[in-house]
Amino acid sequence: MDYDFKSIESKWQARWAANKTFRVVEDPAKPKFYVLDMFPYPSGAGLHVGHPLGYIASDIFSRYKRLKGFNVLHPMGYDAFGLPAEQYAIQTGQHPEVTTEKNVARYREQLDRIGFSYDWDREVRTCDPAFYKWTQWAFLQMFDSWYDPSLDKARPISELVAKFETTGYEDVTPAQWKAASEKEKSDILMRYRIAYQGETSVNWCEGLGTVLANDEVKDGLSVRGGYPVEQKKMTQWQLRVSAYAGRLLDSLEKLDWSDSLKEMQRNWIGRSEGTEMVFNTLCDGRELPVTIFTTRADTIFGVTFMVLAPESDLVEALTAADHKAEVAEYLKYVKKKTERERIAETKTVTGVFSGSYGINPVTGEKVPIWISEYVLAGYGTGAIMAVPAHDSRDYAFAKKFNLPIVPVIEGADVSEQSVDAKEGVMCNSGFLNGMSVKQAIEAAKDYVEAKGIGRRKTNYRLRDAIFSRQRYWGEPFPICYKDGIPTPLPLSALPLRLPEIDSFKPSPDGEPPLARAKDWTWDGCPLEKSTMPGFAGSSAYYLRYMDPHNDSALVSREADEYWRNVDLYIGGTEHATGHLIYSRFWNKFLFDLGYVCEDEPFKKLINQGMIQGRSNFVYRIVGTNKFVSLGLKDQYETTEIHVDINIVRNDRLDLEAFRAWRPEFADAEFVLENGEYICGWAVEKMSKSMFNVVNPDVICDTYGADTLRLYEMFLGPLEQSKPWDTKGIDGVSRFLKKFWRLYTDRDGFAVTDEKATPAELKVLHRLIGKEQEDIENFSFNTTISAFMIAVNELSALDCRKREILEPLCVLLAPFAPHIAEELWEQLGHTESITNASFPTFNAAYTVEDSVTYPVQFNGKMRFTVDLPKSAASAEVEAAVRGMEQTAKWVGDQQIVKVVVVPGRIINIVVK
RNA sequence: GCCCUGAUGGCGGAAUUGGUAGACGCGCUGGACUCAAAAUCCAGUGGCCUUUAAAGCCGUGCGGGUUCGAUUCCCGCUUGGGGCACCA
Repeated sequence: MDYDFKSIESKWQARWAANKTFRVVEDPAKPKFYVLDMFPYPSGAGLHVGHPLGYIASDIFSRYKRLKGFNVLHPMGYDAFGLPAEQYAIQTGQHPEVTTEKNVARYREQLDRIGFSYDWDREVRTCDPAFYKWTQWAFLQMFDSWYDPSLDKARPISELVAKFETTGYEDVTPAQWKAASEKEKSDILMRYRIAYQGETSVNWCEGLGTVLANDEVKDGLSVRGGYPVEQKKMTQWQLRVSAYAGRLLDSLEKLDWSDSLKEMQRNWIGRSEGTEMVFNTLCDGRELPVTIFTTRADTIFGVTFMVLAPESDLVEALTAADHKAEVAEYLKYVKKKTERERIAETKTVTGVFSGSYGINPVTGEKVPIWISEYVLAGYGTGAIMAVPAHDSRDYAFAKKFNLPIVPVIEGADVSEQSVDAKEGVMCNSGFLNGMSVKQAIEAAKDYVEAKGIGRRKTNYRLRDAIFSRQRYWGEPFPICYKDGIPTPLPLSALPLRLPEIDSFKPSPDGEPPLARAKDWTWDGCPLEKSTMPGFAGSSAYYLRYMDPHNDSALVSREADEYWRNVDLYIGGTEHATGHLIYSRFWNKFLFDLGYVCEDEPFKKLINQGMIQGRSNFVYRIVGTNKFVSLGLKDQYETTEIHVDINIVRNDRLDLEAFRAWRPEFADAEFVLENGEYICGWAVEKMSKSMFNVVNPDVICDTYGADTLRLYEMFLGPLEQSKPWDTKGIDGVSRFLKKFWRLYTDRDGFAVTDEKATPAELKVLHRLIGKEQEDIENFSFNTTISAFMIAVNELSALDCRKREILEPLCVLLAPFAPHIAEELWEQLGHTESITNASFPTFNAAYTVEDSVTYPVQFNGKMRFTVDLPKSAASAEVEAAVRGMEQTAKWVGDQQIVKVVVVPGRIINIVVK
C-alpha cells in the first residue's frame, strides 16, 4: 500500500476544518500556552517558501504542547491595513477592501494547504470595524490619560485636572487654570496626554503624501516604496512612547528574547545618564539662561564654545542683531537639505556664529555660541556645551572654524584628533584635578547639583511615535473638532467607520483623502482627516485573539486572566524597533490602567531566519546568442544572466526548456562540457526578478505538505538564515515513505500486537528523550535527524509492533500531522491524534549495563586497558580515549576506573 | 566608527558544551533489481602519502596561549550577515 500523500492530506485538512479540531476554549483545569505568529500583511504576491518557516515552527511547537497536556491558543489573522493596497487603489480605483479581501483569501488557501493547527474561529483582521473599534478605543484611552512621573505610570487625565484645580502642577497654578479658556485648557492638557496633538519635526514623504515614523524610514528613504523623505514641522497626533522609555528598557531584562534583539531595542531606546546644566547667555546685552545636556560634566573646564541646533527655539533669541543675515542664510541652507543629503554629508562640517556668548557656570568664562546642524533639536535640549578636546564632533567643528581646543586630561594629545575615551587623570580642571575621569564625572555632577547650576538627568533617544498618516486605508481617529478643540467621540460612537470616497488620492488642496468624504463630521463638527498608522492595529492584536468576539471589551477580564500573555512569539527581526516597541508600550499602557494583567506582552520571542533563494545563472558570450557552460566561461567574455530555476535541475540546464523560456533564446546555441550545460549559482534574496522563487503550493503538489514541513525544519537551525535548495527535499520525502512502510506492507496496514524487544524499546525511548529535549530548545532539525535514524533502525529490526509504532506515530504528529493522523486512525483510534498524549520517556530503556575495567596510563597520552577474557578488547580500547577532567596525572602507571558503555565513552575516574 | 552574530567536507548542517570532528540529509562514485528508465535497496565518500591494504600525517577562517586533550575556553586578527550611526 503506497503512501498517497495527496488523498491523506486533503482528507485530514477537510476533517480538521469540519470538526473544528483546533478550536480552543478557556479551561481552568488545564495549563494554558499561547503560541503566536506575527500575523502577515496579505500582499498580492502570495506566499513563497520562506514565509511559512516561522509558522511551521510555531505549529510544531503548538502541536507538541497540546500532546503535553497544555491548552494551546494558536491563532492567526491579518495585518490588513497598509500602503500597498492603497497604492494599488490609487492606480486602479479598486477599493482597498476588495484587494485586501482577495489577498486574504489567497493567503488562507495557501496556509490551509500546509496543515496548520490554527483556531480559525479566532481570526482577526485589523481592517475589520469590529476589530478597529478597539484600536480606536485604546486611542481614546490614551487621549484620556497622562503619565504621572511620581507613580511612574499612566493615570486618567481627570486626576491631572484635579491637580490643576487644587494645588497646581508644574508651571500651571490653580488661578491660571481657572482663568484659562477651553482652548487654553485643551492646549495645556495636550502637553500631558499619552495620545496628544503637537507640532513636531516629522519625516514627510512627498512620494507617498504622508508622514512616516522613524522605523518606516531607512537611509532617508521610505521603507515602503523607497521615496525620499524630508524633515518638516507639522502638527500631528503622537503617542507619548518616550514616557515609557525607562520601563521599556528595564523590563527587557526579564524577557526571554535573543541578545541581539534586546540589544537592538536598547540602542533604539538609547538611555544616557548625564547632567543638565544652565549656562547664562548674553545676546546684545540681554541675558537668557540656556539649559544644555552633557554626559561629560567632568570636561566642563574644557568648554570653548556652545552650539545650538538650527531648529532650536533658542536660535531666534540668541542671534545678535549684527549676525541676523548670516544666521538666516544658514537656516535657509539647512532647511532645504533633505534628510538623505544630511546623512550623505555627515562628514562635512557646517555652522554659523550667532553673535552671542554663553557664561560657563563653573569657570565664569565667556564662550561664543554657534549654530550647527550637527546638534539635533530633538535630543536633550537642542543645545550643547562643546569640548573639542574630548569629543570628536566638537573637535571637527573647532578645527573648521578655528576655535580653541583645551585638553583637560593629562597627556591627551589633541593635535590630530580628540581624545574621547573616558580614561585618564584630569588636569586644567580646578577642583577636579588629579581625579580619574570616572571619579570626575561623579564629582562634577555632585558639584553642579550642590551649586544649583544643574541636575542629573537621564535622556533617551526614543522619540514619541507619530501617529497620524495622511492616508485612507487606516483606522479613522475618533476625534472631532468642536470650535477647533480636539474632542473625543463618545465610546458609543465606536467603531467610527471609514467613509466611502470616490478617489483615494489626496484632496486637490493637499489634504488627506478623507477630506473627499461627504459629510465627514460628527454632531456638526468636522472629524479628523488623517488616519492611524500601520502599527496601530498590530499593537494589541494578540490581546484580541484571547476574546475575539467580545463586543463590550477589548478582552474580558476572565479571558485575559486565563491567557495572560504570549508564551512564545515567532516572527522576523525586521519588527525589532517598530512593532515590538509599540506593542510593549501599548501593553504597558493598558496594564497601567488595569485593563490587562501582565505588563509585558511577549515572554519568549524567536526570530526565524530568512530563507534565501538559490539563483541559477547562464553565461552569454558577449555579442552572440551563444551560452557557455560554467566550467568554460573563463575562456570567453560573458555576461551573467539569471535563469529560471524551474528549468534547471541539479545545476544542469534543460536546453529545450531554455529555448522555450523566452523568445530571444529560441535559437540559443550552447558550449557544453561533457555534453551538459552547467549553470552557475548564488544565494540571494528570494524574489521574482531573480527567477528563484519557490512556491509552497508547488512543493505541496509534488511532495506533500508533511514533506514541506519537515524539509523546512530540516534545512537548519530556525534562527539562522539559510538557502532553499529543492533538491535536498528528496531525503525527507524518502523518510516519510519509509515511515509509512513501517506500518504497512504491500497489502495494507500491518501492525502486530507482539511484545517489543529491549532493542526496539531502546530505539523508541532514545527518540522520545531526544525529541522532548530538542523541541524545548527549538532544535527541530536535529529531532528530524534522530527520527531518520530511529526509523532506519526499526526498519532494520523489521519492527511492526504496536507497542513501538503507536507512540512513534504520536512523536511524528507535530512535524507531519497528516500522515500521523492517517496511521493513527489505521491503528484503531477514532479521535484525532491531537488529543493523544506525548509518550512518557523512560531512561531505563536507553541505558546499557555498565562494566568497570582497570586502565593504565602509559605516559604517551594513550591508554591501555586490562580486560577480562570475556570482553571484546578492541572495542573497549577503542572506546577509552577520554579521561576524567579533574584527574591529575602524576607518573605514568596510574590506575583509573573506567566506566564503559559500548560504543560510547562515558567517564573515567581516578580510583 | 559603535553594537550584536556567524565562519566546520562539493552543499545544508551535527557534535552530550573540554573528550573518537564531520551525525543526519543532499550530491557524487560503484553495485543489485530492470529490455530500459523511474522508484527502491546495498556499499563507498574530508585531504595527503600508498598499486592496494594496513599504518601514518594534516585538517573546524588566520596567528598565538591555557590543557594530558580545544570546533568548544582566553588574547590578537581576517571575513560574511544584521542593526545603529552626528543622540553631546
